[in-house]
Amino acid sequence: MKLSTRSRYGTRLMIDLARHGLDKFVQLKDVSMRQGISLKYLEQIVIPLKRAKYLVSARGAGGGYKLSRAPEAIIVGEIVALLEGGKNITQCSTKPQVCDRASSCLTRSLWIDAAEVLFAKLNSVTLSDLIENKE
Amino acid sequence: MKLSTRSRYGTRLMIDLARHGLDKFVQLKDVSMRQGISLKYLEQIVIPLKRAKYLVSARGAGGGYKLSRAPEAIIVGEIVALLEGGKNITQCSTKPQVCDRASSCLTRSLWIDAAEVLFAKLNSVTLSDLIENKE
DNA sequence: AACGCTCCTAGTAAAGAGATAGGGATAAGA
DNA sequence: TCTTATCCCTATCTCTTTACTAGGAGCGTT
Repeated sequence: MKLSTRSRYGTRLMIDLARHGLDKFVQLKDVSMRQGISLKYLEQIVIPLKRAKYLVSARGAGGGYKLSRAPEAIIVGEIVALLEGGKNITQCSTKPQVCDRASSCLTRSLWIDAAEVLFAKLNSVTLSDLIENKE
Repeated sequence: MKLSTRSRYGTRLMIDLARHGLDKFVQLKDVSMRQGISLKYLEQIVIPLKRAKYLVSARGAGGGYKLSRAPEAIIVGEIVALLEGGKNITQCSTKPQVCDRASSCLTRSLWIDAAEVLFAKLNSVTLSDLIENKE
């Protein structure tokens, strides 16, 4: 039950852009150096974030990435859900068919509720909250 | 960020014992058949539960396992924490030394707080709550 | 035209998850 | 006392996922 590096690095990437690229495009190379995360790995993590429109890119020399909106308007829980691949902590939450006991399972709804409070917490925090260090 | 089968099967094992073995010892073989979990796998999962004194065993023919106390007194969150190996969702929560940025990390305390609300939820539920289907 | 950056597709090594396998210790019952 | 049923312990094994690394094509600025 551990958070993957993808969502942790992705959150740090977003914070980095919020701090250094509100007005201009920031190169992943610079994020890589500042955050100590390999450039090639960052390039992969950035793809879903771009597709989901959390950030915009510019190609070519002088290009890079920046947030698509204000840090106040970016919910950390959504970044995590995007990079973790969902808001559940068990497969059976959204796909009951993976377990033929799902319908009578006494534990399933607890796993669903637990995931809900977890993401409720993460959804209560924005990028700017993290930067200002107030959750 | 998925719960392992160990903690999910472990919780189902505990529920099974609560339902069938309040007064007598129940054989893992029977739990295995009822729950559809391999006997050999159950034997592994049961070890930490026994060591942590959540259940007691009897060896030899007619032996088996039963809960060490009433289902009302067994917190699901503790079972999960035991079988998941802790109450954190990141390594850096309890071992900041795994990341040399931990001291200045803007995200670390959020991962800690998120794990806390998650386990607060799991800790609010007992085995008997699950059986009576009221969380 | 050259350079710097994003973008796309593979590949790969290590770790962890999820078991399976074999056999020893112990105790009840015939 | 012998047999059988059960817990108990250690080892192994396969599969998937994670966490990267690698190479190069596309695009746009200078």
